[in-house]
Amino acid sequence: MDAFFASVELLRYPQLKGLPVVVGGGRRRLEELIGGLPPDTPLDRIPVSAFPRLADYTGRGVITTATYPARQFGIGSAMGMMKAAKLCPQALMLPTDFDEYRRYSRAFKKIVTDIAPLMQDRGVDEVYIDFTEVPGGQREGGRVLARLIQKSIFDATGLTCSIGVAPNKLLAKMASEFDKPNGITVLYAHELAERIWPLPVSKVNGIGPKAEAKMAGLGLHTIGDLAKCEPAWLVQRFGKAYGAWLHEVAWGRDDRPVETESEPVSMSRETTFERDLHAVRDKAELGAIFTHLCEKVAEDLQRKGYVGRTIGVKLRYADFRIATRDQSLEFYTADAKLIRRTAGLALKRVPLDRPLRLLGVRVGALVKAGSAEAQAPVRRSGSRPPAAPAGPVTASLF
DNA sequence: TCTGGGGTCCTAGGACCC
DNA sequence: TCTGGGGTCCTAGGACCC
Repeated sequence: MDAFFASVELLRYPQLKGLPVVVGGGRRRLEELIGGLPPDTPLDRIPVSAFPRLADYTGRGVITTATYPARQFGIGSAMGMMKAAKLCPQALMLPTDFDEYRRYSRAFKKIVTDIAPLMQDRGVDEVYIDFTEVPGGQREGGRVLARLIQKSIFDATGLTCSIGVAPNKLLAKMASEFDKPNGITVLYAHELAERIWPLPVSKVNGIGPKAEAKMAGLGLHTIGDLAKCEPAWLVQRFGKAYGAWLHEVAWGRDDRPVETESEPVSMSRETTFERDLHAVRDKAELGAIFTHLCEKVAEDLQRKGYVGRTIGVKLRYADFRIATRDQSLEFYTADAKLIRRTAGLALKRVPLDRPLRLLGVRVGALVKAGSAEAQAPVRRSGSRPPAAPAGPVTASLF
């Protein structure tokens, strides 16, 4: 989906069309940010001048989506709001409304599966679709079906998407970015050298900033550079699995099926504080946040019908380093109090003598609530977690 | 006043078991 | 002075993705 969050917002606020708009930032609702309007002003009649602007922003948020006009200024997703404000202070700013995006996400996915039932979820705004067995799915290399899906989504929601059709998921994902927004690209296997090899390695789904930097150090910049490398040479430098995978990817090979079902592995809640907190000085505030995170994750588990037996905490220090601690139970749970108590034990094992910026709680090793596994106690033969170290800083805190 | 939140998967070492 | 081999589980960190 093209600029998904922002596009959904523009459906509500069409008066913002064509303007630089960013979605992201704070916890506050838009109504709190817009002042001085009659209470029942229709959303599409709120004057543009009433919307908050990036220039007014103070906080630690990041951009989740920017409209194409905002991108002209160099703003992109994951960029800090304060940095974006310097690039385009006049950009209008809307808080993230996940519930609304989820509604549209469900709507567009329903349209897709009504047309092509083999669909894999790739998050709120992206899917893989298997055209193979869909009647007409091969016409014009898939372009006809892609057009039907694109038009059906637009007619029902007013949202645009970009579609890549290719022999496998790896290539389809890359092809989908060739023509944005609202484009369709059909990519054939024989076009690999011509259309894929010139691309930078970072365009491959699975090559991130670290791998890209390492490759740059080896003089590898494009996917074609990668394709020229001997598999053994790649394995030597990038490890057995990753090196072999890099070679496959560079040659456009990918045999992963479109997976229509998947079970969650973990559920978590985390929050970045408005200011850094200290475990001693801000103990009460931290404790309240900690308990709240445990309650939220327990709610999530219960609502979705899962129980888990590995409880984890995550800290981000002011210097952005991350520490995690896990603590496994001998039975499954979705109980807030038990999660809180167990997470508290995990928290005692992590250094708390430095300012904190984020706290998170995770429950992993999930199974369906009420399933056979969920009932039986788990026999553990692995290592026991180490006892909490006694110390003046850590021992007295939670 | 740089840098969110929710995920998955991989690696590597140590504990533990047979 | 010398101490296996194979397998699983657990934990911590990190890369990557949407």
